[in-house]
Amino acid sequence: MVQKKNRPTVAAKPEVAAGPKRRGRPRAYAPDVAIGQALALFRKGGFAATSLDELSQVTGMNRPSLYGAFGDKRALYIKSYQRYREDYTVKVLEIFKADIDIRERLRRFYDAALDIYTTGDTAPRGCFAVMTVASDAIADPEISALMRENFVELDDAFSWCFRTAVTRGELPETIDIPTLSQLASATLNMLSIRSRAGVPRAELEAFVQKAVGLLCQSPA
Amino acid sequence: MVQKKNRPTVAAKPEVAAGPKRRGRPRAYAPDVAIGQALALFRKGGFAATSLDELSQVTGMNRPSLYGAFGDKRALYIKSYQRYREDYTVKVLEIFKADIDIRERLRRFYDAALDIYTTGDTAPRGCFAVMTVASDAIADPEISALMRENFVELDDAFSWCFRTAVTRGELPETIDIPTLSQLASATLNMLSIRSRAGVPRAELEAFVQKAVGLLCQSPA
DNA sequence: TGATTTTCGTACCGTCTCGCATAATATAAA
DNA sequence: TTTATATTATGCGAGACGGTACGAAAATCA
Repeated sequence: MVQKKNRPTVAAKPEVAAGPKRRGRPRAYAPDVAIGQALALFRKGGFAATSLDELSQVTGMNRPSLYGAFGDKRALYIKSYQRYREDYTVKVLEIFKADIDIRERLRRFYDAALDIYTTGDTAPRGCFAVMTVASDAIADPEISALMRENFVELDDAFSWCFRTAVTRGELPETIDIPTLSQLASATLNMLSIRSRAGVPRAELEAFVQKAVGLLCQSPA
Repeated sequence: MVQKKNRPTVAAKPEVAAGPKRRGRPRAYAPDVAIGQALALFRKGGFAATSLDELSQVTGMNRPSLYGAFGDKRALYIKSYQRYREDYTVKVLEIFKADIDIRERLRRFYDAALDIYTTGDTAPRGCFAVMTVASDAIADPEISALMRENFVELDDAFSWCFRTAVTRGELPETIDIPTLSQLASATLNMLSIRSRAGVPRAELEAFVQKAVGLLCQSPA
């Protein structure tokens, strides 16, 4: 189902953080960088299809180091997810700070999402949370709870957008904020899935343009 | 990540189809039944996390029989997907035949989807197509094309619903059918993901109720 | 310099993976 | 009964899997 023949002989850069002089042999890797590389690999194939050998290769860490630094595969997966979440949270907060109207805000939101979803060295990767839910990893109660949390947070983010729009007088007070927010989340899910399925970004952007118009039209 | 210790000692029922007297030893399984069982297992864990041993157990077929009947794991996966598609197509066509208005039709559509998404011996399974896209299987060009096809077909189904509604005078001719259809597909994706993540069906049904109202309101 | 601490890197364990070779079994046809 | 056919059942094999034991290496500290 997936080729595993490459041997890139990657070597992670040594730690840059000038610190309080750690005692033993210095690490040959930067934990942050390694997590980022692991995340990229997990986003490609998901939990089950990603082997420790591959993770070892892309991070440049050998398996024992990987284990010592992050724990087992599951722990590394969760840490990767947390990194993913932190990364896009930064982008979302940026969009929240901007002084723009609801339509522009939603457009930027979806554009930022498409930036994330369409990255990938070979093909678009979609949303890590959606991938996780759609995998066997969802059988794990802790991971399952994490994912539900993620979706609620997303709904809340959209709710904030719509609420702010009402406050600013851009939308009437009669709008159904919870439903609109979940519909906005649904749109995000759809973008994630279709981008990963190979639908061209331009096509998805065109849809976003029209969908935002529909979501932001005043109710009759 | 997933337990694999059960040994149910399942035995598939022998072929019932009275036919033209096949020549050799009769099959101990019904291919249709076996595919259904394989589908159920694939829907649980996805492609990578589902082993041939497990498939062998749930179908009651030993691995060589499995291989002889359906080909390798990938072929069996594709056949399972086709079965999945046929199963829900039957339900969709039934909803299409009914003489009902757009809101009721969409509600039934989503209810039928939730029936599928929430089935599963231990937990809800979500949508098989979404699972496939979110897995490493999407790297396979044939499977990838199959999935895009699936999404277009879904959009078309919703388009038919909205077009019919306009014809029946339930919605104005000014509505944006393509966008509404994709938004309806997005809602379906969201239901798939959240059901698999463990969000209670009642909660999702409440959302459907309101979402249908929003999708079917006349544009201002 | 020598002791201590931390990490690296090789090599390995037991298990599971997919796929298949081979033989036994059960039916229909001759 | 014999032959041909089609399936079942056992089980092997080469490799990949997640995880770890152990000693070498590289730094600080005394």
